[in-house]
Amino acid sequence: MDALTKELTPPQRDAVTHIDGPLLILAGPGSGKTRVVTHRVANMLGHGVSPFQIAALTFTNKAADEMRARVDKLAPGQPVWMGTFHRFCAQRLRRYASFVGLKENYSIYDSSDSKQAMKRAIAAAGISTTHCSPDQIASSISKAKNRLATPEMMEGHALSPQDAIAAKVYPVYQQQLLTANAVDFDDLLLHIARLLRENPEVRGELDSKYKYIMVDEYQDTNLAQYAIVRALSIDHPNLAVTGDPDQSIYGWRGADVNNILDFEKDYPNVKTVRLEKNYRSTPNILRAADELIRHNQKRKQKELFTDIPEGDPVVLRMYEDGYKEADGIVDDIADKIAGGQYKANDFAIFCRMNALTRSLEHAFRSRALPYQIVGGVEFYQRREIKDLLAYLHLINNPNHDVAFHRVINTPTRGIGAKTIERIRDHADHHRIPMLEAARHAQSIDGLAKRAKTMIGKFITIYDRISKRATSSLEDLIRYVVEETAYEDYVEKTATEQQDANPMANVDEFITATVEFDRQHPDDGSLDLFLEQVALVADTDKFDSETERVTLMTLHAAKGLEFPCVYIIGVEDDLIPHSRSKSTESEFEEERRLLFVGITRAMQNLQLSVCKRRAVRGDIRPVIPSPFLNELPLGEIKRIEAATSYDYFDDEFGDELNQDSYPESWDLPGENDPESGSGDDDIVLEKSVVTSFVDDVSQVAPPPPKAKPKPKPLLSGLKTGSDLLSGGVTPVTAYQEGVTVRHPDHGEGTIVNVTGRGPKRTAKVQFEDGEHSFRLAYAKLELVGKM
DNA sequence: ATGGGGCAGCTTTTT
DNA sequence: GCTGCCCCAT
Repeated sequence: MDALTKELTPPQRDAVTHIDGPLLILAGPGSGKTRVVTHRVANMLGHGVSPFQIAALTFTNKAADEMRARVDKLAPGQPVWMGTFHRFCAQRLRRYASFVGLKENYSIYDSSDSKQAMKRAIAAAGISTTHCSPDQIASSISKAKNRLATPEMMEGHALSPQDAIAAKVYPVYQQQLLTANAVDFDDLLLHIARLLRENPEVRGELDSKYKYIMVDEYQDTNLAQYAIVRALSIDHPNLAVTGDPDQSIYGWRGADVNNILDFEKDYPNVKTVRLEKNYRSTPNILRAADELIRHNQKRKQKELFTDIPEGDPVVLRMYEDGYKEADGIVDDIADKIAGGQYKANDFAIFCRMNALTRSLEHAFRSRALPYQIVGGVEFYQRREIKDLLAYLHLINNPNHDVAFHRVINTPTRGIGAKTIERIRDHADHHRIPMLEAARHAQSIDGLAKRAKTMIGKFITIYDRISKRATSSLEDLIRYVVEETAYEDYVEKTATEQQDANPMANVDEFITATVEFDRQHPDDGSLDLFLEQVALVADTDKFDSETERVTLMTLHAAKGLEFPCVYIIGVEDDLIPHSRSKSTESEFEEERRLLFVGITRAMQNLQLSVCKRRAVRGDIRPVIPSPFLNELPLGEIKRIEAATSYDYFDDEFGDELNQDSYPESWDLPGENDPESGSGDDDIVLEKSVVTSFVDDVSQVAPPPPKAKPKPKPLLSGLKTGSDLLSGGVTPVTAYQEGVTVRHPDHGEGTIVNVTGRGPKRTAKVQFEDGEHSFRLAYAKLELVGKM
């Protein structure tokens, strides 16, 4: 084993040679964590641990694949279990399905499936979505599941209004999943966690089957994952976890950093190893990361250091707008590649939101530079693929209601919304799957004769296809396409603009099934294929080999490294995201997110800010991220955008120049009474902003004295009241609960108000029902508050 | 019942 | 700027 450990540093060796008992590896970025983990597996195998007793759990398939590849180099062909938490649970659940009321051929609903199911459950529960969107309800339920809360548990508690509504939907949703013999992503964890808790025999069985458990990115575990790992490490507490509290970026979906912070309390006699030395980044980059992360209050102090010689300074660059930013970066990359020092796959561009990749994509295309977007529109989400997959799902699991719903009238066969609704009601009433209900179509009241015939036809087709369930996937899918005349349908209904050739997608899908058949000559069940498809994420498609530039979100970047990194949109409301800065802990998570991004860079790092950015359509001025002030600005190379009056005038016109000149270059708090309300902890300090302002003010008109109007669109807006009375009623007077009068409908109460600008719309409850009005045009007179 | 057009809402991040 | 929904005309 000397060969295995001799090239390791002392702390790395400590971790690698530790076999029995709990082990905590606190690994800073670039500290050789994967190397340690993989060597450790090899070392265990070398010391006689059976590969079947080891399970290594990750969060992404990408991480699991990487680990497998590297273990395989050290110890070829060993059947150590490596995969994601979700896959681990999915496989256990196949075996123990009956324990939680499922059958072994259960289906995994992907997020769009769950969304459909959620809507149906909301309707069935008789809940109005006026005050709470399906997405909000879904998120409440998801969080409850991550906390291992059952419907009953959720019911009894004091809850926020949103949670209270969700608590009513939760049991209905869950019942419908059970009827459909299906689970959502959260259920995979929840079912296993509960199974382990409620069934000591199963727990003991699995605990001794997997005597050695390893968890990667332990700082991202949620309560369900914690409980699972814990339950599997009671009789054999050989649990090794690795992680970095500073890289905890999944709090928003229930991850709890305390799991790693309290690990030493949870597991007595734990061996703790700290890997702090960085083998990845230049000192410049590391200092930037370090100074930034030091600003987090809730944090364990940690040193980041390296032997790597001093490199190029970190660059902080300002661009006019998102397009200039994209062009500038792509040009920069093209230059560096032309210089011969770098290849395209040495570069990565990170952003906070997927939406920001759009302008970049454009720039890459126009320059014919190869790129890949990790996590864009997913192949398996395309319509054709979802349709065919739905057939496969329904064949594999006839109870799969979401698939039934998708397939029953695809291709169109004269079964409309009303018919489907009747089938659904019948199914709900008898608590049976929809396909079964459809088989009883004859006895469903109110179904038109025609509808009954059409349903019968569908059932015939379905049964015929089903008979092929056990042939190869390729056969099956080709048979489905043929029997349903899917090609005719898809050609006929193709929307010209986006998909020129939808059948190409179908062909690609068939190719994927051929590959699956080839890889699974014996065990290639439909089940396995569908599970595989359900559990691959967009981010798994990252490919570091081919020469292209990588575009991805900061979240997706974790665990990777690139010689040259660009982080775009380091702006307020982006990092930190506008929806993640209301609490201190959200804010600190955003800081960690930027920390993760920075620490991906090996040699070159550029952060960029725009003066203005197009946010869903309209152009808005930008405030630089407060995090920029937390960087070692003295040693950072700042490049400002060159600006001219002409440019500004062209873009904004006079009104905007005076009225809403980018408030970004104002110091928040100075002449901006509303800023800081509610988030006092977030104060943008002067340094960065002033330096930018100084520069900008040489070329652009000075900032206005008055507070700029945040939404110029509203200023010229006539309200309904204006039209009637000539008085000036601000649109803001129209609020939920306000009573209004309409010439046709009489008096009514505003139920809710949505939208902005000219789209701003009020929904009003009158005696004769609900009506919606655009506030800009409606003849609504204010009567008063209720 | 179908398909198109228009409209509302929204977009953080992922298994 | 895109998607999913609703309503309308066929």
